[in-house]
Amino acid sequence: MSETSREWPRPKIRPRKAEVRNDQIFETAARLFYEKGYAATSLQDLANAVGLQKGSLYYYIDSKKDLLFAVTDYAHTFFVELTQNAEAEGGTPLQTLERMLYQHARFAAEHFHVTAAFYNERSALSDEYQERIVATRDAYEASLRRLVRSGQEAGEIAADLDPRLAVFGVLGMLNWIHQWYRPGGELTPSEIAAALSRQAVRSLLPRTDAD
Amino acid sequence: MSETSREWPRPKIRPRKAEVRNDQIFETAARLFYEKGYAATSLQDLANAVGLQKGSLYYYIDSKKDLLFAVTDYAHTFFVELTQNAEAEGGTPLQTLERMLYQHARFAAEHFHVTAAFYNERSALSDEYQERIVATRDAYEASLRRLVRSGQEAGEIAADLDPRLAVFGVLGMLNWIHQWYRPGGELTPSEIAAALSRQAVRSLLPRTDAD
DNA sequence: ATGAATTTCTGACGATCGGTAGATCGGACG
DNA sequence: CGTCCGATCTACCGATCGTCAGAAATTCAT
Repeated sequence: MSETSREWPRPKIRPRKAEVRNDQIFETAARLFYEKGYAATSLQDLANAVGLQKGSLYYYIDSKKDLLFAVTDYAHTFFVELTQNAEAEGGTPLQTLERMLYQHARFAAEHFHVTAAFYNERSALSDEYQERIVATRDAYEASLRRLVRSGQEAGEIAADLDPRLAVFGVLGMLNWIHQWYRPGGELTPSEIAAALSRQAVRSLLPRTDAD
Repeated sequence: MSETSREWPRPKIRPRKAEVRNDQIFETAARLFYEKGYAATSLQDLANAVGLQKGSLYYYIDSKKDLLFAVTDYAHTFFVELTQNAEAEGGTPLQTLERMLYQHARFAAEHFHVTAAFYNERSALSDEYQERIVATRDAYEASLRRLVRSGQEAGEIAADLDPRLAVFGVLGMLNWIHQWYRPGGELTPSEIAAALSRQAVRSLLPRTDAD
């Protein structure tokens, strides 16, 4: 369905240091932040999980906050690029919309640890970074709303929908994935993304028969 | 649209003690848990917010955990009763479904502080209580899935939908409300609930024209 | 085998946390 | 006026937190 799906490099918490440990710490931190929340996850927990002493973590990280930043920024970067590539590839507004929602949903499933932290732990980040995240989120939502309005003008999308509410609705469908998705189930992230983005689009279509 | 909407009494953190302070502490705690998360909210924060000394809080509460329990249980009780009243009032499966989603959405908007804590801070609760919450959630989702299947058999709902995924989708639309709703906006919780439950139902309808 | 570089451990620090005990305040009531 | 009691404050405890400096261990090229 989409070939815009390359793999994202792990953010380097500290460049040039042991890559394996770096990745392990990043992924374990994301998982713990997801399971217990950022504030409730102690560096002792993280050290135990990766098999290091608490102090040894500081060879790889600068602070606990920077660790959350690394996790959060992984999702942040995704949404920045998704917004930038929004209008590419052409097609009708509805087709463009479904393409974006599909990519969004697939990322949300494949990286549900990161996505959960991105949405739940924003308040623990620095004020400046919070503002950047909010700006990115607003730009992303605005581009979705623009597509909804274009679709309404083209008659592809139900005219009686409030674009703001409708976008919140479809975003909720996708951003809820991390609450229930677990790898190893019957469906792959791609299949889930295809089904949910299709259902989301369905919620926007005009009714063809009487109500 | 629904007259099942009575007001819910504040849970008594400690009965017979000054009600005003009780309510104030409950609501402030819910707001702080929502804003900063349970673990990141110190009793000092709460004491400052209500204008008391930290130690004085223990005249009203038994522990910090019990405070989260009180907040969480407010939402938990709602879902228990919503599940129990699911099949009442009659109507087609789709009508019953929309009625439940409407009530769900309205609660999510009116009590978005509580709802956010209910979904985000589950891991901070005792294991036994977590199990009760999960059981309630599963029963609720099962009753929604049952309605979707009945609707599919009756031809009201698109037959090609996976009931599990479809229910997760509509629940996401509603449970995402606390991320964007703020009181004082243009729309009331009732209006938001009406629009979103309608959009959710739309996402389930069979397409009448070709695809 | 040697030495440098990388990785990990030890042990401590100041701060903050949830929680407790006892003193204090002020109004109600006899 | 004295007593009582609900409500609040003050002061403190032990535990845990994130962080750091420096030593120890390990790895690796030469």
